[in-house]
Amino acid sequence: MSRSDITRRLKRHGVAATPQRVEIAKILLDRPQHLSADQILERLRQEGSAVSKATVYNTMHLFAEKGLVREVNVDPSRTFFDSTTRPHHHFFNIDTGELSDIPDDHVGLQHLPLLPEGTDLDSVEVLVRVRNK
Amino acid sequence: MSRSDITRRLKRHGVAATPQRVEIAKILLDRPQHLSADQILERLRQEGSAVSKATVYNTMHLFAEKGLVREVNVDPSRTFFDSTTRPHHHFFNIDTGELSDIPDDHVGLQHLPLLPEGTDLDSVEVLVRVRNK
DNA sequence: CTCCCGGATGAGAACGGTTTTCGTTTATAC
DNA sequence: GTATAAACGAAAACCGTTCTCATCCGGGAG
Repeated sequence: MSRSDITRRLKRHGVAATPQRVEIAKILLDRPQHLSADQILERLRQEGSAVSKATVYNTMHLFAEKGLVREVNVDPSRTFFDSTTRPHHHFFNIDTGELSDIPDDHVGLQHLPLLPEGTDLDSVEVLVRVRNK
Repeated sequence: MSRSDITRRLKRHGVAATPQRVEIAKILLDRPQHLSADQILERLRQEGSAVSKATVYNTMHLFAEKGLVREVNVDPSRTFFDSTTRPHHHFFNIDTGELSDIPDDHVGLQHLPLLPEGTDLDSVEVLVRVRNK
């Protein structure tokens, strides 16, 4: 994805395309993946970028708010940021800590349960925990 | 649940029934509920108990390992301990932070997805996020 | 082109839930 | 009763995340 594609995409979501945000977006939004803040920071460093930790967190929260990424809370030790924003489900490997998408979206609920009194639906997520053979 | 019922239950799961563990079990295992470590500590204090934070965490990990409780990771800010150990699903109210069981266990998957290469199934969890109307 | 202003950035401190450390206490074995 | 191990707990350490606040930057006004 070219820099100008990214810039356009950020703007379309109401996000000003600063150099740091474009660098982060280039890494995370490039393809379907799940990265923690540290992993993003690590990749930035690999490319010689000096974006700060504070900016990575600020940016991820902004992206999440604007619908460019989703936060995934599966591993209690860290938050993953998911570049796929449409509803989908996950595998979580409890041995490796790896998170991956469940490819076939036929995976759905048989019935949607009756929601608790006074609440509206936000999202439905299926998590399939697996371990190494 | 009486003290001796609890003692018996702990022993059945291979857990030595120390006074502190029995006190914690009395609070959490009494009925289906989801409590954080702080909430357990708070209730202990209400009853005049002086069990330490370290022991609450040690005990919860031991209970989880021995199948007396399940850890639920939904709220990135804290771990909930669930006294219901059979497979079931959850509502999470993103406004209040409350976690509750989905009562009707007809909620299941239409298909179990093909697991990633080299992995075995551990568990399947459905999380329905709701917000206040 | 320059000035101004508000948003963005970043270094480091603060925060808070969880884990670890390690000395003391308690239970168990003999 | 003594030895040995397990459990407990106070406090420090840990670590991912958030906050603070001084500085930087960029776009619009003039």
